Amino acid sequence: MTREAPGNLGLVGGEGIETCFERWREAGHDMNRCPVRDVLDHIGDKWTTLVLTVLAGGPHRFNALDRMIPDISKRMLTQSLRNLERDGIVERTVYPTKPPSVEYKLTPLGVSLTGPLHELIRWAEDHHEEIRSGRSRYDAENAA
Amino acid sequence: MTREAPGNLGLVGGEGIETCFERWREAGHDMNRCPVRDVLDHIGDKWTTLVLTVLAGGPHRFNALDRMIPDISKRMLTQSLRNLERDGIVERTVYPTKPPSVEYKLTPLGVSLTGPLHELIRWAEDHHEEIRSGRSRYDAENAA
DNA sequence: CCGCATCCGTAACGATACTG
DNA sequence: CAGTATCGTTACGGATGCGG
Repeated sequence: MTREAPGNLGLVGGEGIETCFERWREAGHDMNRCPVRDVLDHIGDKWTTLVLTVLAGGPHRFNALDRMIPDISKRMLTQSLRNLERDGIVERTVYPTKPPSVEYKLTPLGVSLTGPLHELIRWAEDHHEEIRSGRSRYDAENAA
Repeated sequence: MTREAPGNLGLVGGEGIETCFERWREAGHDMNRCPVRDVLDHIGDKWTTLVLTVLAGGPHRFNALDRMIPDISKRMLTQSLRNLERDGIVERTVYPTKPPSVEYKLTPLGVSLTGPLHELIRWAEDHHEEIRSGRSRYDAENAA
Protein backbone atom coordinates (compact mmCIF):
# COMPACT_ATOMS: atom_id res chain seq x y z
CA MET A 1 0.00 0.00 0.00
CA THR A 2 2.16 2.78 -1.25
CA ARG A 3 -0.57 5.30 -2.02
CA GLU A 4 -1.79 7.33 0.88
CA ALA A 5 -5.48 7.53 1.59
CA PRO A 6 -6.52 5.22 -1.22
CA GLY A 7 -9.99 5.80 0.04
CA ASN A 8 -13.16 4.68 -1.49
CA LEU A 9 -15.40 6.55 -3.82
CA GLY A 10 -18.68 7.94 -2.72
CA LEU A 11 -19.84 7.17 -6.21
CA VAL A 12 -22.64 5.17 -7.65
CA GLY A 13 -20.94 1.85 -8.06
CA GLY A 14 -18.35 -0.05 -9.98
CA GLU A 15 -14.70 0.76 -10.03
CA GLY A 16 -13.07 3.97 -9.00
CA ILE A 17 -13.40 7.08 -11.06
CA GLU A 18 -9.66 7.47 -11.34
CA THR A 19 -8.96 4.08 -12.78
CA CYS A 20 -9.01 5.68 -16.18
CA PHE A 21 -5.64 7.29 -16.01
CA GLU A 22 -4.27 4.97 -13.38
CA ARG A 23 -4.50 2.19 -15.90
CA TRP A 24 -3.06 4.45 -18.53
CA ARG A 25 0.02 5.18 -16.55
CA GLU A 26 0.53 1.61 -15.50
CA ALA A 27 0.35 0.60 -19.13
CA GLY A 28 3.22 2.98 -19.77
CA HIS A 29 1.29 5.19 -22.12
CA ASP A 30 1.59 8.88 -22.71
CA MET A 31 -0.40 10.64 -20.03
CA ASN A 32 -1.41 13.28 -22.51
CA ARG A 33 -3.35 10.73 -24.48
CA CYS A 34 -5.36 9.13 -21.71
CA PRO A 35 -9.09 8.97 -22.47
CA VAL A 36 -9.95 11.83 -20.15
CA ARG A 37 -7.72 14.28 -21.92
CA ASP A 38 -8.37 12.94 -25.36
CA VAL A 39 -12.08 13.56 -25.05
CA LEU A 40 -12.32 16.33 -22.51
CA ASP A 41 -9.92 18.54 -24.39
CA HIS A 42 -12.59 18.92 -27.02
CA ILE A 43 -15.43 19.27 -24.57
CA GLY A 44 -13.51 21.98 -22.86
CA ASP A 45 -12.56 24.20 -25.72
CA LYS A 46 -14.55 27.28 -26.20
CA TRP A 47 -17.14 26.20 -28.75
CA THR A 48 -17.38 22.46 -29.18
CA THR A 49 -19.85 21.91 -26.39
CA LEU A 50 -22.08 24.66 -27.70
CA VAL A 51 -22.00 23.21 -31.21
CA LEU A 52 -22.81 19.76 -29.86
CA THR A 53 -25.60 21.26 -27.88
CA VAL A 54 -27.17 22.78 -30.95
CA LEU A 55 -26.69 19.71 -33.10
CA ALA A 56 -28.40 17.63 -30.44
CA GLY A 57 -31.51 19.49 -31.51
CA GLY A 58 -31.25 18.14 -35.03
CA PRO A 59 -29.18 18.49 -38.20
CA HIS A 60 -28.25 21.99 -39.28
CA ARG A 61 -26.49 23.73 -42.09
CA PHE A 62 -23.33 25.73 -41.67
CA ASN A 63 -24.83 29.16 -41.70
CA ALA A 64 -27.69 28.05 -39.52
CA LEU A 65 -25.19 26.98 -36.89
CA ASP A 66 -23.40 30.25 -37.34
CA ARG A 67 -26.57 32.17 -36.63
CA MET A 68 -27.61 30.01 -33.70
CA ILE A 69 -24.33 30.56 -31.93
CA PRO A 70 -24.24 34.33 -32.13
CA ASP A 71 -20.68 35.20 -31.28
CA ILE A 72 -18.80 32.38 -32.95
CA SER A 73 -16.61 33.18 -35.93
CA LYS A 74 -16.72 31.13 -39.11
CA ARG A 75 -13.17 30.12 -38.48
CA MET A 76 -13.89 28.64 -35.08
CA LEU A 77 -17.12 27.04 -36.23
CA THR A 78 -15.30 25.30 -39.06
CA GLN A 79 -12.54 24.17 -36.78
CA SER A 80 -14.92 22.80 -34.17
CA LEU A 81 -16.93 20.95 -36.80
CA ARG A 82 -13.80 19.49 -38.36
CA ASN A 83 -12.58 18.16 -35.05
CA LEU A 84 -15.94 16.63 -34.32
CA GLU A 85 -16.05 15.10 -37.78
CA ARG A 86 -12.55 13.74 -37.32
CA ASP A 87 -13.59 12.12 -34.07
CA GLY A 88 -16.60 10.54 -35.76
CA ILE A 89 -19.02 12.49 -33.61
CA VAL A 90 -20.44 14.62 -36.39
CA GLU A 91 -21.19 13.70 -39.99
CA ARG A 92 -20.81 16.18 -42.80
CA THR A 93 -22.97 15.85 -45.89
CA VAL A 94 -22.52 18.00 -48.96
CA TYR A 95 -25.51 18.52 -51.20
CA PRO A 96 -24.25 19.56 -54.65
CA THR A 97 -26.92 22.18 -55.11
CA LYS A 98 -26.17 25.61 -56.39
CA PRO A 99 -25.13 27.31 -54.29
CA PRO A 100 -23.89 24.29 -52.34
CA SER A 101 -25.35 23.43 -48.98
CA VAL A 102 -23.70 21.40 -46.28
CA GLU A 103 -25.52 19.65 -43.52
CA TYR A 104 -24.05 18.62 -40.19
CA LYS A 105 -25.62 16.00 -37.99
CA LEU A 106 -24.65 13.83 -35.06
CA THR A 107 -23.52 10.30 -35.77
CA PRO A 108 -24.72 7.48 -33.50
CA LEU A 109 -21.50 8.01 -31.57
CA GLY A 110 -22.38 11.66 -31.25
CA VAL A 111 -25.86 10.86 -30.07
CA SER A 112 -24.43 8.61 -27.39
CA LEU A 113 -22.45 11.57 -26.14
CA THR A 114 -25.47 13.78 -25.65
CA GLY A 115 -26.62 11.79 -22.65
CA PRO A 116 -23.55 12.29 -20.44
CA LEU A 117 -23.09 15.78 -21.77
CA HIS A 118 -26.65 16.67 -20.95
CA GLU A 119 -26.11 15.49 -17.39
CA LEU A 120 -23.17 17.80 -17.04
CA ILE A 121 -24.97 20.77 -18.54
CA ARG A 122 -27.89 20.14 -16.26
CA TRP A 123 -25.52 20.21 -13.34
CA ALA A 124 -24.00 23.44 -14.60
CA GLU A 125 -27.39 25.10 -14.83
CA ASP A 126 -28.53 23.81 -11.46
CA HIS A 127 -25.46 25.00 -9.60
CA HIS A 128 -24.50 28.03 -11.58
CA GLU A 129 -25.82 30.54 -9.09
CA GLU A 130 -24.29 28.68 -6.20
CA ILE A 131 -20.94 28.81 -7.91
CA ARG A 132 -21.20 32.46 -8.79
CA SER A 133 -22.07 33.48 -5.27
CA GLY A 134 -19.25 31.29 -3.98
CA ARG A 135 -16.84 33.12 -6.21
CA SER A 136 -18.02 36.51 -5.01
CA ARG A 137 -17.53 35.47 -1.43
CA TYR A 138 -14.08 34.07 -2.14
CA ASP A 139 -13.03 37.20 -3.99
CA ALA A 140 -14.32 39.44 -1.24
CA GLU A 141 -12.40 37.53 1.41
CA ASN A 142 -9.21 37.77 -0.58
CA ALA A 143 -9.61 41.44 -1.40
CA ALA A 144 -7.94 42.52 1.80
CA MET B 1 -41.10 29.85 -36.83
CA THR B 2 -37.93 31.62 -37.76
CA ARG B 3 -35.49 28.90 -36.83
CA GLU B 4 -34.91 26.20 -39.35
CA ALA B 5 -35.19 22.59 -38.37
CA PRO B 6 -36.15 23.27 -34.78
CA GLY B 7 -36.31 19.53 -34.41
CA ASN B 8 -36.79 17.57 -31.31
CA LEU B 9 -34.21 16.04 -29.05
CA GLY B 10 -33.61 12.36 -28.97
CA LEU B 11 -32.83 12.87 -25.34
CA VAL B 12 -34.10 11.38 -22.15
CA GLY B 13 -36.84 13.80 -21.33
CA GLY B 14 -37.60 17.28 -20.23
CA GLU B 15 -36.72 20.39 -22.12
CA GLY B 16 -34.19 20.73 -24.87
CA ILE B 17 -30.52 20.54 -24.17
CA GLU B 18 -29.86 23.92 -25.72
CA THR B 19 -32.30 25.86 -23.58
CA CYS B 20 -29.42 26.75 -21.35
CA PHE B 21 -27.87 29.33 -23.58
CA GLU B 22 -31.06 30.10 -25.45
CA ARG B 23 -32.49 31.43 -22.23
CA TRP B 24 -29.27 33.20 -21.53
CA ARG B 25 -29.34 35.07 -24.77
CA GLU B 26 -33.02 35.93 -24.52
CA ALA B 27 -32.37 37.34 -21.09
CA GLY B 28 -29.82 39.65 -22.70
CA HIS B 29 -26.88 38.30 -20.75
CA ASP B 30 -23.29 37.98 -21.80
CA MET B 31 -22.93 34.79 -23.77
CA ASN B 32 -19.51 34.24 -22.31
CA ARG B 33 -21.02 33.77 -18.92
CA CYS B 34 -23.74 31.30 -19.68
CA PRO B 35 -23.69 28.27 -17.39
CA VAL B 36 -22.16 26.00 -20.00
CA ARG B 37 -19.10 28.12 -20.42
CA ASP B 38 -18.83 29.12 -16.81
CA VAL B 39 -18.57 25.53 -15.71
CA LEU B 40 -17.16 23.76 -18.72
CA ASP B 41 -14.27 26.15 -19.03
CA HIS B 42 -12.86 24.64 -15.88
CA ILE B 43 -13.72 21.08 -16.80
CA GLY B 44 -11.94 21.60 -20.04
CA ASP B 45 -8.69 23.02 -18.92
CA LYS B 46 -5.79 20.72 -18.87
CA TRP B 47 -5.73 19.59 -15.27
CA THR B 48 -8.92 20.33 -13.40
CA THR B 49 -10.72 17.16 -14.40
CA LEU B 50 -7.76 15.06 -13.41
CA VAL B 51 -7.54 16.76 -10.03
CA LEU B 52 -11.25 16.29 -9.49
CA THR B 53 -10.89 12.69 -10.46
CA VAL B 54 -8.25 12.09 -7.84
CA LEU B 55 -10.07 14.02 -5.13
CA ALA B 56 -13.17 11.94 -5.80
CA GLY B 57 -11.16 9.11 -4.28
CA GLY B 58 -10.85 10.95 -0.99
CA PRO B 59 -9.08 13.92 0.60
CA HIS B 60 -5.43 14.37 -0.21
CA ARG B 61 -2.56 16.64 0.67
CA PHE B 62 -0.80 18.89 -1.77
CA ASN B 63 2.23 16.80 -2.40
CA ALA B 64 0.17 13.65 -2.55
CA LEU B 65 -1.84 15.15 -5.39
CA ASP B 66 1.38 16.22 -7.02
CA ARG B 67 2.68 12.68 -6.96
CA MET B 68 -0.59 11.13 -8.10
CA ILE B 69 -0.70 13.31 -11.18
CA PRO B 70 2.79 12.63 -12.45
CA ASP B 71 3.32 15.31 -15.03
CA ILE B 72 1.60 18.25 -13.39
CA SER B 73 3.69 21.15 -12.17
CA LYS B 74 3.23 22.70 -8.74
CA ARG B 75 2.22 25.85 -10.45
CA MET B 76 -0.64 24.27 -12.37
CA LEU B 77 -1.72 22.16 -9.42
CA THR B 78 -1.98 25.25 -7.24
CA GLN B 79 -3.86 27.12 -9.89
CA SER B 80 -6.34 24.32 -10.48
CA LEU B 81 -6.95 23.90 -6.78
CA ARG B 82 -7.44 27.62 -6.28
CA ASN B 83 -10.03 27.78 -9.02
CA LEU B 84 -11.88 24.83 -7.61
CA GLU B 85 -11.75 26.35 -4.16
CA ARG B 86 -13.04 29.61 -5.50
CA ASP B 87 -15.96 27.83 -7.12
CA GLY B 88 -16.77 26.10 -3.85
CA ILE B 89 -16.04 22.69 -5.29
CA VAL B 90 -12.98 21.99 -3.20
CA GLU B 91 -12.28 22.83 0.42
CA ARG B 92 -8.81 23.69 1.64
CA THR B 93 -7.88 22.96 5.23
CA VAL B 94 -4.60 24.03 6.78
CA TYR B 95 -3.28 22.06 9.73
CA PRO B 96 -0.79 24.25 11.61
CA THR B 97 1.63 21.45 12.22
CA LYS B 98 5.32 21.79 11.64
CA PRO B 99 5.97 21.50 8.80
CA PRO B 100 2.51 22.64 7.76
CA SER B 101 0.18 20.28 6.00
CA VAL B 102 -2.75 21.20 3.83
CA GLU B 103 -5.59 18.93 2.96
CA TYR B 104 -7.89 19.25 -0.01
CA LYS B 105 -11.26 17.61 -0.18
CA LEU B 106 -14.45 17.86 -2.18
CA THR B 107 -17.26 19.93 -0.76
CA PRO B 108 -20.84 18.64 -1.05
CA LEU B 109 -21.08 20.68 -4.22
CA GLY B 110 -17.96 18.98 -5.49
CA VAL B 111 -19.33 15.57 -4.65
CA SER B 112 -22.47 16.37 -6.61
CA LEU B 113 -20.27 17.03 -9.61
CA THR B 114 -18.62 13.63 -9.52
CA GLY B 115 -21.76 11.90 -10.75
CA PRO B 116 -22.14 13.72 -14.06
CA LEU B 117 -18.39 13.88 -14.48
CA HIS B 118 -18.10 10.19 -13.93
CA GLU B 119 -20.68 9.58 -16.66
CA LEU B 120 -18.64 11.58 -19.08
CA ILE B 121 -15.39 9.88 -18.19
CA ARG B 122 -17.04 6.53 -18.54
CA TRP B 123 -18.16 7.55 -22.00
CA ALA B 124 -14.65 8.68 -22.84
CA GLU B 125 -13.20 5.35 -21.80
CA ASP B 126 -15.84 3.35 -23.58
CA HIS B 127 -15.47 5.15 -26.88
CA HIS B 128 -11.83 6.09 -26.80
CA GLU B 129 -10.69 3.41 -29.20
CA GLU B 130 -13.55 4.11 -31.55
CA ILE B 131 -12.56 7.75 -31.63
CA ARG B 132 -8.90 7.02 -32.15
CA SER B 133 -9.54 4.70 -35.04
CA GLY B 134 -11.94 7.21 -36.53
CA ARG B 135 -9.24 9.83 -36.39
CA SER B 136 -6.75 7.57 -38.11
CA ARG B 137 -9.19 6.90 -40.89
CA TYR B 138 -10.00 10.56 -41.28
CA ASP B 139 -6.34 11.51 -41.37
CA ALA B 140 -5.56 8.81 -43.89
CA GLU B 141 -8.32 9.97 -46.20
CA ASN B 142 -7.11 13.53 -46.02
CA ALA B 143 -3.48 12.66 -46.55
CA ALA B 144 -3.77 12.69 -50.30
C1' DC C 1 -23.27 29.45 -49.51
C1' DC C 2 -19.32 27.38 -47.51
C1' DG C 3 -15.42 27.64 -46.37
C1' DC C 4 -9.80 28.36 -46.26
C1' DA C 5 -5.45 31.39 -45.61
C1' DT C 6 -3.14 34.79 -43.19
C1' DC C 7 -1.89 37.76 -39.57
C1' DC C 8 -1.65 38.89 -34.90
C1' DG C 9 -2.74 39.54 -29.84
C1' DT C 10 -3.58 37.17 -25.67
C1' DA C 11 -3.69 33.74 -22.30
C1' DA C 12 -2.53 29.10 -21.03
C1' DC C 13 1.10 26.32 -19.97
C1' DG C 14 5.92 24.64 -18.64
C1' DA C 15 10.48 25.20 -16.45
C1' DT C 16 13.09 27.00 -13.06
C1' DA C 17 14.36 29.19 -8.93
C1' DC C 18 13.20 30.90 -4.49
C1' DT C 19 10.42 31.48 0.34
C1' DG C 20 7.95 30.70 5.16
C1' DC D 1 5.74 20.80 3.23
C1' DA D 2 3.30 23.94 0.51
C1' DG D 3 3.49 27.04 -2.06
C1' DT D 4 5.04 32.03 -4.89
C1' DA D 5 7.61 34.61 -8.56
C1' DT D 6 9.40 35.17 -12.94
C1' DC D 7 10.22 34.17 -17.58
C1' DG D 8 9.78 32.10 -22.20
C1' DT D 9 7.08 29.50 -25.41
C1' DT D 10 3.29 27.80 -27.60
C1' DA D 11 -1.54 27.22 -28.76
C1' DC D 12 -5.84 29.29 -28.95
C1' DG D 13 -8.87 32.38 -30.70
C1' DG D 14 -10.49 36.86 -33.22
C1' DA D 15 -10.43 39.75 -37.51
C1' DT D 16 -10.07 40.15 -42.13
C1' DG D 17 -9.94 39.01 -46.89
C1' DC D 18 -10.04 35.68 -50.82
C1' DG D 19 -11.76 31.51 -53.45
C1' DG D 20 -14.86 27.65 -55.25
